[in-house]
Amino acid sequence: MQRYYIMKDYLRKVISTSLAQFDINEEDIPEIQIEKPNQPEHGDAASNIALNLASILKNSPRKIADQIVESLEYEANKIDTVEIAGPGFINFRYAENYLFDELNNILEEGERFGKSSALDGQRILVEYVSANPTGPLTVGHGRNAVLGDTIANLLEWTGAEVDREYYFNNAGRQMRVLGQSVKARYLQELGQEVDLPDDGYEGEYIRDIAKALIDEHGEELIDSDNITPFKEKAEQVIFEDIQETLQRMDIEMDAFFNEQEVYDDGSIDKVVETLREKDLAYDEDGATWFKTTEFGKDKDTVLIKSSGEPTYRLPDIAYHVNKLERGYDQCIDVFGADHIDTYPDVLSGLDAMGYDKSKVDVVVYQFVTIVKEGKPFKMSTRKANFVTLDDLMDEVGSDVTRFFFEMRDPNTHLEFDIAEAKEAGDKNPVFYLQYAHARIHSILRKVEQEYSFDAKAKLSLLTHESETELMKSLIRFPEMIQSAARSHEPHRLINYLDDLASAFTSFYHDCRILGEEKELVQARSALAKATAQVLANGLGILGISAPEEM
RNA sequence: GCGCCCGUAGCUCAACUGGAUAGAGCAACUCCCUUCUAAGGAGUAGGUUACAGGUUCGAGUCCUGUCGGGCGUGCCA
Repeated sequence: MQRYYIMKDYLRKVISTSLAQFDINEEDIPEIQIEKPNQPEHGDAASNIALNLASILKNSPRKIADQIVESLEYEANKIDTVEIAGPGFINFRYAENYLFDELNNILEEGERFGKSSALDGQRILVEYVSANPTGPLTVGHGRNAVLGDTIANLLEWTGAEVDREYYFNNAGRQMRVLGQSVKARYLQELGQEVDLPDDGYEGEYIRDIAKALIDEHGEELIDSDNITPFKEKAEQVIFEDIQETLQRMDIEMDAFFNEQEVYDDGSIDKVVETLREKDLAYDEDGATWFKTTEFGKDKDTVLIKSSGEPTYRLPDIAYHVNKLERGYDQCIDVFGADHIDTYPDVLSGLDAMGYDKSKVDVVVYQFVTIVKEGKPFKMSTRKANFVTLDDLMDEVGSDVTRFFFEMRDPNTHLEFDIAEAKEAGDKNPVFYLQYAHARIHSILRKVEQEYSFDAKAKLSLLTHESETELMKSLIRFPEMIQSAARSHEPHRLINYLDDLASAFTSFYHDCRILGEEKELVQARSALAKATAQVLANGLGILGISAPEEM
């Protein structure tokens, strides 16, 4: 018999069975939604199915609810009561035994608790960071990196096989300007009076790269017209720097994909060829255009400039073809709002070439504003007045950095207040979670010193309201992971963990552990231990440490 | 001009993707440390969910329009 670790799934199944009594086509049956009601008097879970069926069955919601409930077959050790309330909601209350069973389950599953098989067999590619090696990662890249990494973690926890990929471009204009900037600094360091190129990179790191070149080559590059050595050195140094920064946040990519590959293997040419065959590409003014107007855009788009150089859209399309050809069931791209206009072209390109564009999913995140001393801080990589990710982590550490990037809906602007993030106390929500975890371990250490247990904990002693609430919060963990994974919204997990920590804190204040009857100590210790486990698992997904002492 | 995103408490944000009485954290005010970590807790106050219509049993959430903010609208990436 299958176990239903997620109560929602169980209730959905139970209701679905009962719906067989109605004479409706399968495809007309609305999705069975199970929710956690806001009001505690509405029970632990509720379904609006009767309301949604009302118009289809042409009957009153309450009557439909009556019929559903009457024929509802459920296990008494899972569900205690079923009630119809309000306009026709069906409200369920969990049985105590169910909570105890689940608590045991959490302790048995341990660090695996929360994993599910919802996406079993799915191969998913998450592409993120994808910053070109022109400078240190900025806070904007930070949001990208953390979102991508956390979404990848969430997908893994729901059973998917995930690859993490970093796409970059080390050719083209940007890199040329970078090389020229390094060369200018190199010459300056050697005493020549030269200016940075227009639009050159002004950051201090350019000078460092120039100095490294002097250490290695002395003056031997001084007369060279070739900027390649400057470009290559810059790329190498900057990439090392980027990797170090990512490692600080515990981010490790599975692969780095060089845009050059889709030039070298001819896939770019193939894209253009195919589009031409389908009459979706044409030549004009010496350039090659993609008929994006066919896909609802105002203008057609240049694929190959009159200089013969492709625009970024073309390799982007080829790269996505490449991903799909590798057999991924889903490709997730994480990128900032400034790229919002480019991905419809990529999707159109895929579509035109006969690929299933619904396999590509884009997580767009809005910009990050750094607030320093109460004032917003405007940034630009080229002008070098940015706050780098490293700067940020030097100030607040990796845990806080990750947390702040994860705590908000990706689709809203994020205000990162350095002062607030640095505050080690009240204002800083990440400490609230870590503190709850540390506090539990502190108690458990004392319990271990003072008691020895041989029997299984008698969980039925957990009857206090705070204990019940804590258990109910704990068992929601797996479904919260699924919800965060499905929506690609890590902040949902944060909101949940915050609720959980707050439920624990109530328990902590209402129910002492140390000094109570031995059996009660044991039962409450089990509950505390399960809470620490869920907090640790959740923080682990977020890439945030769960210290046992603070 | 056009396209995308956003507008919720004084501030920063939630609200399980259309559900029942919109919730937290800061900030403010009143309390609580001989008690397992007070980096905490209990409470008070704070709202016409920008505005105006519409869709339906039901709207912060969906559609239309208006206003305000961000981003884009390159033969830049």
